Amino acid sequence: MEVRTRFAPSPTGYMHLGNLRTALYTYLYARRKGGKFILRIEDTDQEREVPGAVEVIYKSMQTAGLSHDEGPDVGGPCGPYVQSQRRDTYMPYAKQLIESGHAYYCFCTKERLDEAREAAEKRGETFKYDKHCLHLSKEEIQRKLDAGVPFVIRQNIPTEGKAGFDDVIYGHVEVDCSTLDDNVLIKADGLPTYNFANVIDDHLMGISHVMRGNEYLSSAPKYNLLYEALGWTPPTYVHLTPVMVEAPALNEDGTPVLDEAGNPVMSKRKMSKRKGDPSFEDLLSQGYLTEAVINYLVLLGWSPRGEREFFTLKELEEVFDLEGLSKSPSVFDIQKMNWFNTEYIRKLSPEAYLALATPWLEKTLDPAKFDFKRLAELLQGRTEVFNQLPDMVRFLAEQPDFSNDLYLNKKQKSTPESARAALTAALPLLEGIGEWTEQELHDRVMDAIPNLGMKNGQFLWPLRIAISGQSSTPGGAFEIAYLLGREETLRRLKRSLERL
RNA sequence: GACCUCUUGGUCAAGCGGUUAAGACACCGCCCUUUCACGGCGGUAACACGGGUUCGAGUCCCGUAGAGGUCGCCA
Repeated sequence: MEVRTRFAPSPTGYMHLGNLRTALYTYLYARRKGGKFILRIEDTDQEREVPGAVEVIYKSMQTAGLSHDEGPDVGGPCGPYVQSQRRDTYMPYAKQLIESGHAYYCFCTKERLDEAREAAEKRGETFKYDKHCLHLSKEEIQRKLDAGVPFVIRQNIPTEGKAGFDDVIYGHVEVDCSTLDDNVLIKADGLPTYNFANVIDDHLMGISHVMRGNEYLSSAPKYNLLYEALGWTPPTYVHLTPVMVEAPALNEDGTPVLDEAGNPVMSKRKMSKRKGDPSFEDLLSQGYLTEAVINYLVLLGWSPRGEREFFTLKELEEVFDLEGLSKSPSVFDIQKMNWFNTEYIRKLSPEAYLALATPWLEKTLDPAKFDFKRLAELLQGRTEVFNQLPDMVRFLAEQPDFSNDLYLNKKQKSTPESARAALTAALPLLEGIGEWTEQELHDRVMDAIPNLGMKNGQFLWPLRIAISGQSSTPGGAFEIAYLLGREETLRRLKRSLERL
């Protein structure tokens, strides 16, 4: 049987990382099996419509390289692929279910339901619809329908017996029907709920493997009941674990929970854009590379069962499988994400790196005054995330104030006193350099150091401090001196010497 | 609270009845070195707990605990 998978987001205006990972797995499985990957937009909640949100989905998928074979924008044999444009397809199935007794009209008002819910809560019970409208007579129903009383259609769950389904990751899952609620299938506005639409559309679109977040694990038995009632074969289910994040636990008023020692208590929760966790778009705009995000994400909840951890999307299409999928939630670790990003940045060609780095460098440096090309060469091996660049090069634009303690370095045998000697000797030496290149700086200085009776570190360490003002810089004394230029280097050197 | 699910180092994870329980990130140390980084070498660190089954259990079963999910005319 042909593998057909689908990614079915609801348009929220951003792609969160859990969703992106679901899309990735869904895409990869279809590709691996030579099947079809379908994009379907689940926008049956009219109240939550976000303008432009569908475009965000297209754009994110395209950026990530997850091309779909069928979807609203590319068409296909099972369209339309936007649920709000399919509103007429659902009702006939709902009516069929009413005929067969698997569903029924419900005219209960929101007020009645809210009251019942509240009452249940007061009793400490779980609210379950009481099937009040199931017992309406045919005549009564017709009368209300004719009178235009608003209605919904509910699934009629058996009061006893068991309902279950099989999941690739979790195996067989089964629950007592008595614990299940009679969900709304068709809303008062005539549109289906997710609970209904997913079943109808997945079947009509010939979806073979339903891969989705495991927040649907508890409702999946109900969906299987629907498949049975309609006489359809359920798809293969693959419920994916959520992507978690570790963050300070919050009290109800939003303040952090503290332990006895007054330290914030950490806890894990699902990653959520609304709680400030980054979306895919956020990561990209911070200077993460798409390939790095994809590579990190695919390994967060899936293992290739080998030592290898670098994969391109193409390579993943060859090796991805369902067996490597994890059963337990995984915590998004920004440190490992950064490591992947660092590695991918290193693999960039110097030209590509320069192009990506330039806008970030321009935030603090005037491109007319600095050799960006050389700077980029020095920076490429030390860039974790591009947004760190402006701070890393700020010292070139303006020397920071620094303490003379920086001259103290045991390993280099440098002290403020030895630094004074080194810098005093350095000044005329640098002033005498004709051609201000790294090579020339290097040769002239290295020649001179032994004659001064100094170790390399004794001379070079203070020189770099004197002209940079920082203990750590992207490059050594010669590189920094070259980047700053003769005039600025000498100016900084004199000034630092005066302050020593 | 009820129901469902999960549980190997700080994090991602391999393991699918017999292993000195991989590997990666992070952390620490040493080496290299004109800083930082890179690189090389080494190190700390885990089967939640209690019962079974078995010659033998991280691997199977049952409890307990902890964590996550669901309980909407949201998806």
